[in-house]
Amino acid sequence: MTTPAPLSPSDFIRDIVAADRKAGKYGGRVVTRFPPEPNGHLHIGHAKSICLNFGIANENPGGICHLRFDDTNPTTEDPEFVQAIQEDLRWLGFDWHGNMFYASDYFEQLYSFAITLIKKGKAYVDSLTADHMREHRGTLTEPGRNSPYRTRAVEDNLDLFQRMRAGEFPDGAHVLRAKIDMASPNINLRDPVLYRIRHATHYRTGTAWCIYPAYDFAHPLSDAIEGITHSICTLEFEDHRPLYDWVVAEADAPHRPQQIEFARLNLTFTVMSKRKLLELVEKKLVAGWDDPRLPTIKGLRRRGVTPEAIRAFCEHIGVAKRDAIVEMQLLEHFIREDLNKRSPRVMAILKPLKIVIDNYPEGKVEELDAVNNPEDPSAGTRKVPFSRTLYIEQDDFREDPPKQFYRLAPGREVRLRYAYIIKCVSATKDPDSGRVTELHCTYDPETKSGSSQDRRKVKATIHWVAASHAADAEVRLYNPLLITDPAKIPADHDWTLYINPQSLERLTGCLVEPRLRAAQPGSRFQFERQGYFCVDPDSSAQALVFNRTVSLKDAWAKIEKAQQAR
RNA sequence: UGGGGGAUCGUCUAGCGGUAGGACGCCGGUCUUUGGAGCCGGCUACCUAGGUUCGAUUCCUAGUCCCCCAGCCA
Repeated sequence: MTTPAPLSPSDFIRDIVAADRKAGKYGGRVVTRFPPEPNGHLHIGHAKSICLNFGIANENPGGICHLRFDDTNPTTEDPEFVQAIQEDLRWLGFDWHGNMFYASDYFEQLYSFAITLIKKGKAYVDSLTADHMREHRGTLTEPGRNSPYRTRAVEDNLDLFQRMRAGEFPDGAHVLRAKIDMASPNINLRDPVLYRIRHATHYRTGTAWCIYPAYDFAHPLSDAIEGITHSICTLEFEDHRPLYDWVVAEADAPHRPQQIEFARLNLTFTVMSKRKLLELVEKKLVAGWDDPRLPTIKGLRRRGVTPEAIRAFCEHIGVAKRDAIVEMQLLEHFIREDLNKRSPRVMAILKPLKIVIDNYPEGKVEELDAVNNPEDPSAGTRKVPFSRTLYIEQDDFREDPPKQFYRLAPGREVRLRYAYIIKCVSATKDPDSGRVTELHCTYDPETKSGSSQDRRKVKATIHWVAASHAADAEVRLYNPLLITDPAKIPADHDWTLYINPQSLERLTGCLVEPRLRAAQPGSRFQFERQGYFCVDPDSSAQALVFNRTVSLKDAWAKIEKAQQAR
């Protein structure tokens, strides 16, 4: 029932993989990898990469996808993230089948590869300061200049590199560099740094090392060590590919993986960079990594988004090489599509307006039958209490109804969902503010929902809750995090100024169906006519808290907006 | 003005010499005890200019625009 329609995605990467298998490249094996650095939490952009890498592995017989922590920078990494990343991956529904690795496990092998390079005269120890090295690098249009240390003898390089490892030098005193071409038009090939000295404690290797391999060295060789066949990464690494190939070839690696690049995911009205997400969390502009406004996996999860929806989204956005910004509405579409099928319906009043059914007996309570999910008959029905005093949504009444407004207004009739047709007789107003505080209505006993005499039709059906039985709740509404697309923010502006001040709206005094008192954190519902909501972890039986995952599509809002535009 | 990439509906994305398809969105309609969902229909696209060809989004040439690269980050 909740299994999404089987998809057979196709894209240029899968085409390459298929062609390679057909050609017998790598003996027909397919080994991919997802290589997060444990310095932050996963977000939906990672999910795209995860779905791609695990997806390709799953689609090919014998294919596997490794989880590898790319932990080569001791100053930014934390075991907390190693745990969190695994959790998020499992929650998303992916399994690495025990193939979990750490680049830090390869430090010794990586060191040997470096020795190989030095012995071949393909790497040297440079003693230029970082500033001087930058000066020697040249610019985009001018070639770089060789470092005076570039011609050091192999023996000297070997000796120095061993002493770097032994901890004889302070941070920054020396680096190991590849000896490629300082005049290369590709700046990545101008003798890139392979190892740097960092007297720092690594979360896994402790103080065993004080030199750490750089990405351009560690990544290709880690791939080679693991027998990765297709090393899929994002576009910004495209001009690192010649270096990737150089490292694997010159280090005499036992296996040569191929790097393939694709465009990362961008979404409108939110931020996706690790740096910006970290900034939001650190500056406390959001409540934490799991703030439901964030596109992090933890945020989406807390908001009530399902892994199925995320996967369906990732499979539908496709994989290509052009930069793209996907509209948030597309994500919302897949969230609604999934939630529509699985969410029990329930009635909840966000902004209550009291109504009294004058001709309904005082003290009487009827238990009415309500359908739990029209999309899923097996979800059955439930009883909802009905009584003389009810609450409806403030938005469902207009004293002076505009054109096309079918809901309640003085003299107008409307159906109460699963109950009776009522007619608004009068509205009581606060004499000072002029605000409507209470409605008096009458009901037609002949129109009880489901009864045989019930033949009348009215234009609208609204939801309600019985005053005597409703549970009090807090409801958190989420709106776009940014007031614009991230791409439209000028580079010289402080992007945090573009955060939507209304990104979080907390509503208290909301009234929900009594059965919701027993709802467990994480459980999801559709509040009829409003949207999909889930129980927040902050919630308790005494103080219910719901998060709006996504609203239902609202045809009236659209009409009203169009009317106002006129 | 170096190098590497990329340009197809508003947004993603297919197309691989035979005359543009899908999804979201949008606009209508239908249905409806959720103005939800469903169902039906419609809308809008090949960056430009030349060339090759019976025929070009696909090939060639020349442009234009966008993205990435000058960390001892990844």
